[in-house]
Amino acid sequence: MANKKYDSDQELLAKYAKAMGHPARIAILDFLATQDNCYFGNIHEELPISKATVSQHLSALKEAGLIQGSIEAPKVKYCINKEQWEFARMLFAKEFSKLNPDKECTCKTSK
Amino acid sequence: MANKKYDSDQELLAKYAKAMGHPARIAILDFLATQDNCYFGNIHEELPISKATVSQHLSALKEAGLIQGSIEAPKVKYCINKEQWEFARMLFAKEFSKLNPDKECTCKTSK
DNA sequence: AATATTGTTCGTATATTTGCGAACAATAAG
DNA sequence: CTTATTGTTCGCAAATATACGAACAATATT
Repeated sequence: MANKKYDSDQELLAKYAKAMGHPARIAILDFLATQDNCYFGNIHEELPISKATVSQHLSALKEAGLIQGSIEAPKVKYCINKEQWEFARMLFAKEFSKLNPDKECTCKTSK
Repeated sequence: MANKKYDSDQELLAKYAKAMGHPARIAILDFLATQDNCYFGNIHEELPISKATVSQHLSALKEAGLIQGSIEAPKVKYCINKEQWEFARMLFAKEFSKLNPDKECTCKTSK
């Protein structure tokens, strides 16, 4: 145990970022954040991939905590997990605010 | 060409998220955002991984555009790419603001 | 020129990710 | 009970990602 090589904030932020690191999963989050009919079928028909793959992406997002799912009859309804969504939002905002606007960043990309 | 299955904003956000999807790369970004001595050696001694692996992670971040590097003598200096950093910050903020605070998210995580 | 310092690249091994069709599970409807 | 609907899981293949040591490259120093 206590096998941590990195800060837990770094681990957490990386976990959220990793979950968001695929365009299909971003598209799913966009859909869940803005639509009302968020059954699996509605999500699937928005995406250019098979239902097996959609299901996998949904699992990844659920695993990361960004979304939740519940069974309704033969359908499955998904939605954003608000608490974790706000927490992730805060972590990303915090990360990006670490760079002082006055800091010199004068490297030139070599290649 | 025009092989786009997803919005370019979704692709871009996913690209940044993917680059941030590893704790070592978050640690590197943290370091570059807050420290002044950002030579490869300084970065390497902060991380519990080999220099070959550090170099790979730096390449990934550079590839995504979040950082830049320049050669100074036998040393190599890295820094945040401010423009893209701010752009990424904006994309993430935009993404997280898509969820209306009043939206119902009443799914219960089944398992 | 020989050596030391600093990083990158190569080669390789292993693990994870992505994607799909087919099979399966669970409930609803007939 | 049988069938239809809706998703998940399984099994597999191909592509990427992660990690490291060793070799290499480039410059600084002696």
